[in-house]
Amino acid sequence: MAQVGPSGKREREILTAIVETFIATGEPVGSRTLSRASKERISPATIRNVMADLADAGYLEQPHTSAGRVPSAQAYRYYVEQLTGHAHLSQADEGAIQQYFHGVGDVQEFMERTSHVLSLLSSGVGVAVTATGPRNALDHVYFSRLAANKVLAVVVARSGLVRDRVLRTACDFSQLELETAARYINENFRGWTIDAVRAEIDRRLQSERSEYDRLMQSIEELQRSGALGPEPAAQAVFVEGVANLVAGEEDKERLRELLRTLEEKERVVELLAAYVDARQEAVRVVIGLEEAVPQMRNFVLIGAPAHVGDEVVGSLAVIGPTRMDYEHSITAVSYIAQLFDKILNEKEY
Amino acid sequence: MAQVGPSGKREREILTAIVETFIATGEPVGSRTLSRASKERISPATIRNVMADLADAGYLEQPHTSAGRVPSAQAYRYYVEQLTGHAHLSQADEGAIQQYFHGVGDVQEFMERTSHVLSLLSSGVGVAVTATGPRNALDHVYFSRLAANKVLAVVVARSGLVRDRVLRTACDFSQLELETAARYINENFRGWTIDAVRAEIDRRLQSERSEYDRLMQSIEELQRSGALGPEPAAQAVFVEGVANLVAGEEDKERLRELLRTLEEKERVVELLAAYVDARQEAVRVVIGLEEAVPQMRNFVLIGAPAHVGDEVVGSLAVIGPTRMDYEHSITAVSYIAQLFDKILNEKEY
DNA sequence: CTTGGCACTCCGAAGCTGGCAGTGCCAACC
DNA sequence: GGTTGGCACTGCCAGCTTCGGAGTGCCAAG
Repeated sequence: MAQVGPSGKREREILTAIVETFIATGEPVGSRTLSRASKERISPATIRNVMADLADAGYLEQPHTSAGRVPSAQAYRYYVEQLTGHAHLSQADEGAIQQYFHGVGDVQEFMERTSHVLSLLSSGVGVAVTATGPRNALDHVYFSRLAANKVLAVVVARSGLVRDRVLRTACDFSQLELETAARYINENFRGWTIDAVRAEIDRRLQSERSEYDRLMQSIEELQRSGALGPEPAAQAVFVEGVANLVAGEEDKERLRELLRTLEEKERVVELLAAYVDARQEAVRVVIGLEEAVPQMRNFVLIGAPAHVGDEVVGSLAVIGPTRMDYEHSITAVSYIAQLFDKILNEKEY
Repeated sequence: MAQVGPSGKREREILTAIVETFIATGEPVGSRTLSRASKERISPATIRNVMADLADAGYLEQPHTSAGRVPSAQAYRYYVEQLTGHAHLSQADEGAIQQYFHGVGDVQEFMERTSHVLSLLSSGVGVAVTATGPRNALDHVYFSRLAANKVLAVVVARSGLVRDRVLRTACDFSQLELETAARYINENFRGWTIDAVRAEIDRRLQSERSEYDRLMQSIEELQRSGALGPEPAAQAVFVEGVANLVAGEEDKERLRELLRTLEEKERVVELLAAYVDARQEAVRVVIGLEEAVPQMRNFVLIGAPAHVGDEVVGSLAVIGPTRMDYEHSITAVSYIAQLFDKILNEKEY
């Protein structure tokens, strides 16, 4: 288990207060400020003693002698852990969000709005990505000939994710061949995961060569052209709210690096993949992203997977400065993650 | 015709020189600097006289007395007009671009890469949007039942544009009904513009009520749910390179507004719609975007429509600060606009 | 028309200063 | 021992002043 924070009760209270006022004001917090803010009158001197202990324990840092104290990453971790977790969004927020997602049936569209809403509710960027395909269950595919050696492939997953792409194929399929191939896949593999489909196609190609010959070969060719393969880089990635970052960053060069990184979709996908655990539902808070992405020193990720039924359709997150309203952002991420299932899961086949 | 610039030859030379050095250095340019830079030795005093005239004519502005001169919007307009237009990208650039688009057959993907490449080649953001549907010719549609009252509609345009969306329909169509409807549309309307299809459906619904009854009604319902309708807001919009703007903007609030605006896709679509003329091929340079979008004072749009065959598939643009390498950006936009047709137009039905 | 000269303007960088917020330590108090 | 007031010390920052440089406008001479 992660650390539990400082031992004494007063130490914990003061640490929490420091984190909160620093988040609110953005300036190093001094003993006097704290003393005045606290209900029970504690003198600045006492607080100074406690602060010295906290600094020794690694919870506080001072920009220089004779400035206030600033919470360290460790302090933020303690602070987040210590949050009740029972907070709820305000009625107004919940209503607004519900409103915003009203009538959306499309997973992609849902993702897009998710990133937007998150950027509005937090002081960071809202991020949403669709799940990497292979583990998703297939609903059906559709192929159609566009031109010579050009095929439109539409893959529909059980979860409702739709992905269309234009393939360039080595051989020039007729519309009829394509329909046959699609029918074969749909009749044989509905409900399989895409990975399994691929593997099975390979297997059948090996063993039943004689019988299916022509058909299987076209299917294999289609697959090789990428019919089933939204490879990682091709996932849909939605990032919104970069404007929020401008306020919090005074260093221009850093801001630029930051924006550049957020535009590289692969990086964003990686980040979410590394930190958001698809198998469990919980909201994950990661403080200190500099290990994964050096440009993101002093940044925080609050992420959760998005489920529809048992299928993982993607993940969503807020990425923002350490100085943000954690409680609000966490509840927002959590609430929207649950909305995915609530709104999109209407499978009544 | 637009203005032709100052009358005298020397005036024009000096104006051009001022614009160029200002673009290069970013600082108000003074008479001495110019004098030293010019090949024919002209004394600073002479230049000062000319500059005074140019200032009177509205080509130059001075931030304050005793600073150098800064080109006005009018000066930039003259400068752009005056560019030969015969410039070409370097071999290296052309090669790199070709490389970058290699193997792309998908219009959307092409658009996405376009925005990326433009952001790399210019000091502004690269923008690409797919064309508003109605005027595009239909290739075919595909409908498929996802769940109760939920239909997947895929619309493929002649140009290669593919658009999929999930519809929520009032009545619960069976797969068979959907296939029938799709077949009807494909057999009757292939090659029509989407607008025309809509109108014709309405007409037939009125007149041939007796015969087609059930079928036409389902088609009408599908259409009402948005089957054919990528309405303006739903266009695909790609904006990349916002990081480029950080360097050029020192005012934080303005930068923030700017980023916010660029994230509102409708605004971007509007902007391109207002300034890029789909009917002609030319690259359009608009200096001074503040009329359309107040936040974009001192910004410039360099845009062109993207054609595939006779179809307009969208438009692309660079949006950046007035202080940018016009020649390079213009040739880049122009070159990529032509690539659309070259790479995507392989219609051999 | 061009040029050198000259007085004038204004910005911005550099250096200085005082005040303020905050710390650490100590001695006293409960 | 925990708590408190006092006090000396530190370092930053904001405001002021100063000064030099870059640039202009105008004028008179070539």
